[in-house]
Amino acid sequence: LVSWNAMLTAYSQNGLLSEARDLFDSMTVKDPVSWNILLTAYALDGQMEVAEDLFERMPVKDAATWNAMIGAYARNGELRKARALFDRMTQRNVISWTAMMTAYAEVGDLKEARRIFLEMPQRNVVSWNALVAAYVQKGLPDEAKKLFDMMPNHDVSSWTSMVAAYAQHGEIDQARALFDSMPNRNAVSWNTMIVAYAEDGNIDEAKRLFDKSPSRDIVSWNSMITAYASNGRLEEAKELFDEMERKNTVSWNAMIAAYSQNHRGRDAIRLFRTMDVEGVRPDEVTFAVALDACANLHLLRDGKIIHREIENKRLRLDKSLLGSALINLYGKCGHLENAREVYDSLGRKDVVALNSMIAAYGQNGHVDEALETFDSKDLEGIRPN
RNA sequence: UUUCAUAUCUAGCAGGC
Repeated sequence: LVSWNAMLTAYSQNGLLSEARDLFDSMTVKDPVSWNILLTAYALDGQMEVAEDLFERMPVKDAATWNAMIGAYARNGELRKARALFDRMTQRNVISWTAMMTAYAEVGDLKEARRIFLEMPQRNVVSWNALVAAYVQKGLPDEAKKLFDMMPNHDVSSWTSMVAAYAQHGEIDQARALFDSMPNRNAVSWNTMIVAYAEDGNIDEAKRLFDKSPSRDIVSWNSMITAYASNGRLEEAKELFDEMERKNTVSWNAMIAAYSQNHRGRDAIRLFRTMDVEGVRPDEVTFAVALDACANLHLLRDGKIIHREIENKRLRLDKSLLGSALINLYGKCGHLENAREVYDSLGRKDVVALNSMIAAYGQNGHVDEALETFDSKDLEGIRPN
């Protein structure tokens, strides 16, 4: 049974949800762990209804089951549901408390998150990290640092997230000082610092760290490609891309985006087309980047071909960026009927799709339709941003 | 083998500078 569960985990963690489901259904003996694995996989995939259904149908629930559900609600900002489960739970442990605290942090209620933290019977380094993160998320890096200093134990994540917090608030020197004082660093720590310099415009220092890093991984390479590209240093980006011995889909996406953002849409499409040849699997982002390249250059024909490929692959347009990428493409190309058709085909529209549609009308001088679309927001239940 | 936090790479609209 443990091996079966291990297989289930492997499928789930590699995004092979339907394979996981088939395996689960074929299992004659299941324990709560099997159920928990599948429940979590659905929750992380955003299929909360399925996760809830599994939760209800489980013959035996353990603490991990409850925690998984609370955590899923927390991540989705469903505070009330998280709280309801938490209150019903009899076997609460430090994980439940931390998940509950995150639920409050997620909806921006720092006071309550803090109260939960003080109330919890025990805390571990994860609970502390979660609280620090809540302060960082609220834009309070100095408060976060005070907590960081009060923590009884730090792990690499605690250190690295503090470095990232400073960097995100433009305090690059603080970030570096903290980075230099870390007792040990992993690949994420190094990459965090590399990206911090890159986003600060100090590409050469980023490259120095990249060269010096003992834990250079694919993310480091991808980060440097983006760093060069966003500073217009396309040739250096391409050199790194070609030098990479192992690339992943993100590497390709980054390089395609690099071309697109530097007004080399045709090269972007050309690179996109070589992915097939090299046997790399495009993902949603790949298509979105390619569509963006088409939109910027008004390459309607290429865009339509990609649109067809997306439909053939049965990629979902809603609940993803592809719908709005297509609306944007058609809008920029002046094909409002196509844009509208995509928009209408979206089951659930989000604020970005709505904005894309408004922009499409606006860019083509159709003010009335733009306003009309804006007014439909209430009907669609969208809060404008 | 499963549950909580956390930190690093690519992507869509709008807005700001």
